[in-house]
Amino acid sequence: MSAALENLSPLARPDTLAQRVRTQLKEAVMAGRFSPGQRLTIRSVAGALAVSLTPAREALYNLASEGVLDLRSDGSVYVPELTEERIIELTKIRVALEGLASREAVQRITDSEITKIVALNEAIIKTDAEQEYSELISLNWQFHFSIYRASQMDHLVRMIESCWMMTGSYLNVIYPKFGEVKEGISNHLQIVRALEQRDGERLASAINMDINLSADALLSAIRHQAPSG
Amino acid sequence: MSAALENLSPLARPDTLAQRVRTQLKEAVMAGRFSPGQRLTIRSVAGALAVSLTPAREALYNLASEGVLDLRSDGSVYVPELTEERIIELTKIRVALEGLASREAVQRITDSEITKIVALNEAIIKTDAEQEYSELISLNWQFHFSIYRASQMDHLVRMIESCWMMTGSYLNVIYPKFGEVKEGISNHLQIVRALEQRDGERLASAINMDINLSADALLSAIRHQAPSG
DNA sequence: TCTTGTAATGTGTTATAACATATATCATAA
DNA sequence: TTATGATATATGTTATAACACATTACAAGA
Repeated sequence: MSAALENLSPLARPDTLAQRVRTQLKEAVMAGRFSPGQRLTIRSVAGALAVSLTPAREALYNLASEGVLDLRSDGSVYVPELTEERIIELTKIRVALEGLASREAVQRITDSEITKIVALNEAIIKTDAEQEYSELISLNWQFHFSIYRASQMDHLVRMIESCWMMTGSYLNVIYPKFGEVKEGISNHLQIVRALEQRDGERLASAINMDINLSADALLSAIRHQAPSG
Repeated sequence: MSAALENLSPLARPDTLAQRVRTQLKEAVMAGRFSPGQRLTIRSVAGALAVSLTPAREALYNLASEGVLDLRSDGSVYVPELTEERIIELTKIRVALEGLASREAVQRITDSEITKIVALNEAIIKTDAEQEYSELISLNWQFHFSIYRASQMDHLVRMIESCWMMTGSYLNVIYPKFGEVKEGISNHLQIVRALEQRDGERLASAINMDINLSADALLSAIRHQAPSG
């Protein structure tokens, strides 16, 4: 066998068109670039991204099955509406799932993983001071999911991701006017502390506070901006 | 306006081919008619059900996104393997989600809904005595989801359905040799009692017992039948 | 003006063909 | 026999066309 071939790594394949469409749509939804209730037809998506119906359709239905988009019984797909009931339900689900992930994570997380999470938190504090909100959202995602992944429960992490994607479309509404960041930072510090002590209950409780804090911000923002019943 | 037309109800539309393929595949998986690890190619499914690639592909990927089937990074779809870790993880998730649904359900469930659930439980006891296991599985599903739907949390119910579908493929392995049915009946009685008292904690606890009972049965069955690992 | 029926358009669904890649088969040469 | 390379087959991906149904636009008639 020829030498030096073990150093080569398998070629990274480009994503399929369907995956790229999915990514585009997801980012657009999560960035709030669509209006709530807007209809997304297969042909309009296909036309906008210059692909055929097949990958557009697959991406739309995939996101619908994850709850990021709404699928009506007649097959048409909509950008979900932001309602109080929806937020309240998702908040309760998140508390249950992320609480479970927390309790499992403390039993399996390694010291080096905790080190990385602490570093992420410091980056969050710095980015928050600089008001780089899109970067802040990304770091916050990494911070939380580094913890959840430590649970080593793949299905659970995937379900939590679904919840985040469902609420994610409204985060951008909140963050620029996020007055409660100081409480958010305090919650994160509690999270880090609970991790270091490997105290599952304290961790779950701190994450519970974090979830409810952002839910409250979301709810008050909705009540002020869109008083349409 | 012509009279007597108000009595007519809208025509029920037949499912799309993709939906029918999905149903067929789901039922086959949940009935254990595929071997774990078996590969399901788009063309083989399309050929077996005499449809084109399009609906077969959509059904396969839809089930994969729900976790009923495994999707590899290269696009191929497999019947998931039954592992202890998988069962343990899903059991923990189910306890969290179905516990939440229980606590919410007692706050919203109506007396007539409880009446129907009691009737379902009596049907279960009768069907169990007659050893009609496929009917038993169906009734058990209705029993539990009548409770969960009372929570009026659509997303939560959908997530619980996903969990049931993921574990459902192995239920048929268990039921015929289900020795612990008496405990199951006892659990169901506790569930009904907690419902009637509208005691969320007792209900969650009873459902927790029920989930762990079937998980234990599943685990012991696996350990005995398939010591390959 | 209002209603009704027809045409045009839009949309989801499905089948088919073509393409690129992966896997398997097999013949040839060492 | 074994290894190599070419061929054939299988498979996922994508584009396109055709179909059925729904909605809209519009014109003809009451």
